[in-house]
Amino acid sequence: MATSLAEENYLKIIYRLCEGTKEDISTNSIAELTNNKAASVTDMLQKLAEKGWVTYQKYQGVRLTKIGESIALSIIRKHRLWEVFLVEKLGYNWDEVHEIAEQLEHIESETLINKLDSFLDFPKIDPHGDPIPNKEGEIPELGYLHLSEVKLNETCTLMGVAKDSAVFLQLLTKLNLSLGARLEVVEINTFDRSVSLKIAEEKPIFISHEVAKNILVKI
Amino acid sequence: MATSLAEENYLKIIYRLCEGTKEDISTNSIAELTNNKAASVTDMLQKLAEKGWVTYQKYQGVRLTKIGESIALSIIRKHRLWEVFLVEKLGYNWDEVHEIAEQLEHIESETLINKLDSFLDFPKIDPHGDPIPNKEGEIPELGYLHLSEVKLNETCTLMGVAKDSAVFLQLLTKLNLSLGARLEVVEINTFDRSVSLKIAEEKPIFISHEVAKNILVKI
DNA sequence: ATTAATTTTTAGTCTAGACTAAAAATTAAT
DNA sequence: ATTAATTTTTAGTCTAGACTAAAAATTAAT
Repeated sequence: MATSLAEENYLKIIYRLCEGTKEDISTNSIAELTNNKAASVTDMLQKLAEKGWVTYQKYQGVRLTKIGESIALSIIRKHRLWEVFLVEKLGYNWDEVHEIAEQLEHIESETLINKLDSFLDFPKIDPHGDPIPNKEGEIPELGYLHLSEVKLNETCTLMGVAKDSAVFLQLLTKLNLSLGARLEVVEINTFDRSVSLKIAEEKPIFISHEVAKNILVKI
Repeated sequence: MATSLAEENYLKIIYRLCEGTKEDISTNSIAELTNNKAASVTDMLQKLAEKGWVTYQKYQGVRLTKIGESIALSIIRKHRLWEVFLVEKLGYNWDEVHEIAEQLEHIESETLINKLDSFLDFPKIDPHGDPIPNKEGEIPELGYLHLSEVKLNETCTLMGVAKDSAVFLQLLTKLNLSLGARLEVVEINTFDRSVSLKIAEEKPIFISHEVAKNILVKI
């Protein structure tokens, strides 16, 4: 069944909210991310339920069905592959590609995305370290930790980010934090959980808990 | 001013109809190419005139303004550059790319299309031999003739096609007619204006006037 | 120069996907 | 256990862009 642009955006956002929780998703949380009003969301949820892409109980929240999830994953696959293309082939920076990929992810052609995948040499992660689902919608499990969970004096490698916003990515770039960087946690302040880091053997830099939470690392 | 998808498709089609005629364009001819009814076209023409992209006089037809033309040319530029990408980089055949490019041509990003242009090494023509407008909307004048205009016993080179439909392109492929082929007109039948051609030194092939009209050549 | 045929426009309708305001249900607070 | 606060849904509206049927204008035919 064909999916409209609006439907695809809802499914994508519901998927994002479902990740990391077993709870059903609230109307308001969807409204916030789609920048729509709650009433509009209710409307759309009823349509999506009708089409069999979500299970929805009035007042009780929403979940993706198997089919809904596979549609969401195919959009995420397209989004992330296009991001790789934009960075690897066209020379964009990692903070510049999100908005363009938001458009490209809706291009509809099975062959196109598979040819693109092959052209890019079947990448496993996008420029932000996020895993790229394969044709079957399977996501490689990467087992990353949030930098905020790393213990004092431990060393880890920066593998990805949990947030794609341009301002956040530009901050990381300014701090010289890029994929692959070796990080040593040299201080954790109990007061605000802010963190001091050594990158390679440079002098320490200082980041807030908020930033540390959005950095993904491997020990 | 922002352009909707529907508006872009109208402007593109009006541009195509304006080419090759000094006359104003009729509502019906637009309706035919957009696959809409005449009444819907009238509606849209009034909106486009309102925005200053066409000049429109009730019952008297329509023309693009300078601004309308530059919007149309930027869409055509995007369409043709994406076609080059699909064929050169992803390995599509020339008869497979039209529909996908119809989607990609609406992606909105000035930087994207210029980076793509550079990635493709600033191609001058698309896979069908059509010229690619530059950033300023200028189209290189190629001065091609229709094969149907070539005189008996003259030899020419196949430079492009005047029609992108998959069935037409597949026919050419089957006849071994591809860009760059050397063609000699060995017979023109006065009855139906059908043409016999020698490709290189092979034995002659036979094509209808309809086909000859849609093949572009250089003497 | 009328009349007939054709083309184009107007008037009114429909659908997707948004909205606001008010009603209904759920959850939190006493 | 009620009441208050919050969340969600319903009812009704709006806009873009399509449609049909009928009216108006233009063009073609006698």
